[in-house]
Amino acid sequence: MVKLSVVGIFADLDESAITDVERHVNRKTFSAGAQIIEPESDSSDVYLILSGRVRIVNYSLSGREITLEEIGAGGCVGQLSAIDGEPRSACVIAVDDTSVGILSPANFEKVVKSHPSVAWNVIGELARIVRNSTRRIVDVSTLGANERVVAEVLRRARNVSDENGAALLSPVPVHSEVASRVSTSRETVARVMSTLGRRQLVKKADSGLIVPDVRRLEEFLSESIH
Amino acid sequence: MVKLSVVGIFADLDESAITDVERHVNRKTFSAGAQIIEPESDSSDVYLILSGRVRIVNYSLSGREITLEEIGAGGCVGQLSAIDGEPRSACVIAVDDTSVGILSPANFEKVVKSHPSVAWNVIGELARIVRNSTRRIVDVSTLGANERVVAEVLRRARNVSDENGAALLSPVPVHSEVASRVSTSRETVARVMSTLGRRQLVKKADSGLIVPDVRRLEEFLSESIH
DNA sequence: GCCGATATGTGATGGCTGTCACAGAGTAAG
DNA sequence: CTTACTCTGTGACAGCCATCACATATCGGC
Repeated sequence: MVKLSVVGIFADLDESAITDVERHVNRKTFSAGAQIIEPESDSSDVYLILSGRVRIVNYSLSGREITLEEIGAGGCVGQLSAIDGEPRSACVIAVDDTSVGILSPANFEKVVKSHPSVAWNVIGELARIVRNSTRRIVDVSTLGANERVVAEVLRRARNVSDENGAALLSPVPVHSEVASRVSTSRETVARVMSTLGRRQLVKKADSGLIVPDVRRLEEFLSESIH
Repeated sequence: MVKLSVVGIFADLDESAITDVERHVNRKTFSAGAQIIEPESDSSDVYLILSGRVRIVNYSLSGREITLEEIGAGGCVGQLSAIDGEPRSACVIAVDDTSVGILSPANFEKVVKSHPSVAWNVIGELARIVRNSTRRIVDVSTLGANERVVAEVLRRARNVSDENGAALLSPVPVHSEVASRVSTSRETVARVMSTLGRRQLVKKADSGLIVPDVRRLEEFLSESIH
């Protein structure tokens, strides 16, 4: 059984505090593809991701899927409702098989208020989300769809680039997923990927998608913005 | 001199705690239009808005202006950098004459960590920002520019609608400001406003912009989305 | 009440990109 | 090997809207 201390916001708690929290947590597992939180549900529980991976998505009326975030072990989801009591605004689905710890809003509040370090970590986590969101708002307001796709590839490449400035995205990103993360259509992603391939800015291998030179990709992006 | 207790995150502090915080705060005033925080500056101070009004904006390379938020007395800006130490990502300008209290990042952290109520209020404030941001991301990903303008008018009208379902937006919203808040061009806002006027969904008066029937505006929006 | 600055209204146009359509290409299971 | 997937690639096209270019209108200050 995974220990609660893997959860980022509890990182600084000592043994006894952790076991104390543990007492209020219910565990549950979801298999890949399962829905963990459906929107409109009136629960406000906080879900602590102990293992696996989840995705926060929002389906628009027109059926378009918008990926807001993807969170792995150690993260937590569903805080917003626990904090402000408002209804859930998005749904959370398990990408992989996922085990979670569930904390009621009242207990969440109690833990946060009684452990300054937890409060500070929650604040840090929210700050990270705010930064991401505003970056995305700026992106979508200033870049065209094509550029957003390149920017997304670039971001992923930067996260894993080695000392030579090369990067391997593994596994190969699925076009429709990228599309849902940068608010465009699957076809646009396919076309951009084609272009990048033709210009040798990316290369497909069975190990994944190779970005031979992150710097050159940066240049390509900035000159296509003009 | 305005008391620090007007600041939302300090709302639950008692007298002695407030005066304690006061000791670490520097006051400063800015006249309308002045820049309070410029991006790239390496300060990480938190600004407590004691009176007046500020706007958080982001200028893209292409010169487009993106309004991220507008905050009045009692709010605070600049927390993100104080929390995560990253550089500022946007700039803050005074809309009206504004007086602020300035708190260093170290003192901000100390206050948050030593007063659970402050921590909880900061968390609540960040949650509000996250909710707003995700709504905006969804809007911009699913609605067309025209619809976003209508949606913005609708939001403002809802905030001030009376029991008859009418609302008065006063003063009349400036088109270029609306444009900057919904990521579109000033011209598009003008055209949409024209249409709304022609359909009697809004009416201009010198007291402000009148929305005679918020419900009808809602219907108009949902049928134009189709 | 006059003037410069700021805000608004509207046509014309061109580029981007979402959508539809369909043809390959992997891939997993039987 | 075949079948039934899901994932990719690409052409054609039409609609939306940002941009440019003016004409007007309105406002704030002197």
